[in-house]
Amino acid sequence: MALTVDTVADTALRILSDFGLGDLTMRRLARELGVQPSALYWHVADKQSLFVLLAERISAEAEAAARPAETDHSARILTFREVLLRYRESAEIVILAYSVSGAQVLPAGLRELEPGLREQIVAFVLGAVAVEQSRAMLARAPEPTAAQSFRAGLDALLGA
Amino acid sequence: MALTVDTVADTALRILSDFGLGDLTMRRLARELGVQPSALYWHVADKQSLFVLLAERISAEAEAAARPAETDHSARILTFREVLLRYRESAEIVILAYSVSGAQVLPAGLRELEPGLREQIVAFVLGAVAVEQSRAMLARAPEPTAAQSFRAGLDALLGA
DNA sequence: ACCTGAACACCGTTCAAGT
DNA sequence: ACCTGAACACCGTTCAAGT
Repeated sequence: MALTVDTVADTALRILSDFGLGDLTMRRLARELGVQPSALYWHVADKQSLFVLLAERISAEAEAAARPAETDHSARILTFREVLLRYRESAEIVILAYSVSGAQVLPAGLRELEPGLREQIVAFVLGAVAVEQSRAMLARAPEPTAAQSFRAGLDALLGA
Repeated sequence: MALTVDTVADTALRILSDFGLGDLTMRRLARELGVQPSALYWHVADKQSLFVLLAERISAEAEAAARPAETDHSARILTFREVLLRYRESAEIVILAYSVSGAQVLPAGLRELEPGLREQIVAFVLGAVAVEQSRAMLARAPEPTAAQSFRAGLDALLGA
């Protein structure tokens, strides 16, 4: 059956979480889908717009993972961080996608924030995750205090 | 005269600031230096270790730019942000280098901070600059409020 | 509408061999 | 010690042509 943009994005996300950004190439993606690389360009304009799709999916997952009981922003942001940490190098992708498309690539909990504060929180979350993921990629031991440090910074930014 | 690791790094930094990360390839770097690409590998182990050198130079520049009168951390961090903004995509490079080498790639003003707070500040600074630089790369208008928003977030983190 | 085949203009890295 | 030359195993993207 014919490829769809959804199967392309699903497969891309799987490569990302299993092998990382270095292995997420258009050629590799095509191979896993059993088509020629050029076939992908009928479904997505280029690699960058594929990244935007991936960022949207990751955000959607963060939204789905947020328990409805979580009424405060703090809990939702912590969930967003955890979902990001599931996908290697997702921070880099979301940075790009956020720059391209703005708040729409963020989970609802972050979209609602007043713009100035949102910008601060986005910088902090993506920066923190980017550093953590970069360390993980290099097979360096993760900072054991990363989660606590994140919480503390988040509280400071939220004025808690 | 023979190449040195310093001329390699200088030229790399010039390519980075003038043309961006996409143009900073080992082949292009070699071309500008008038040597074969393979010659570079006598001076640097690989591209990643070149990035660490670049991050160290950028931090050194931030240190040099900090006026000695600036006794508070806040002013030094603002200077670091400004120096980072001078080099396209420098945030990505410093994220990688900080993950590899830790605090030694940071300007002195940041190195002195107590580790938990330092980690928060680094995440915030690099995340904020990464988003700004990503927007600039896409030729999207910079957020006019970026500097104020950064200041506000920084004050919150520093408990000011 | 959807995909193939072939091409274009590139990459990072290694390593024998030269000087 | 420092560099060349040639190769290896890749990239993203375009576009005529096929079905």
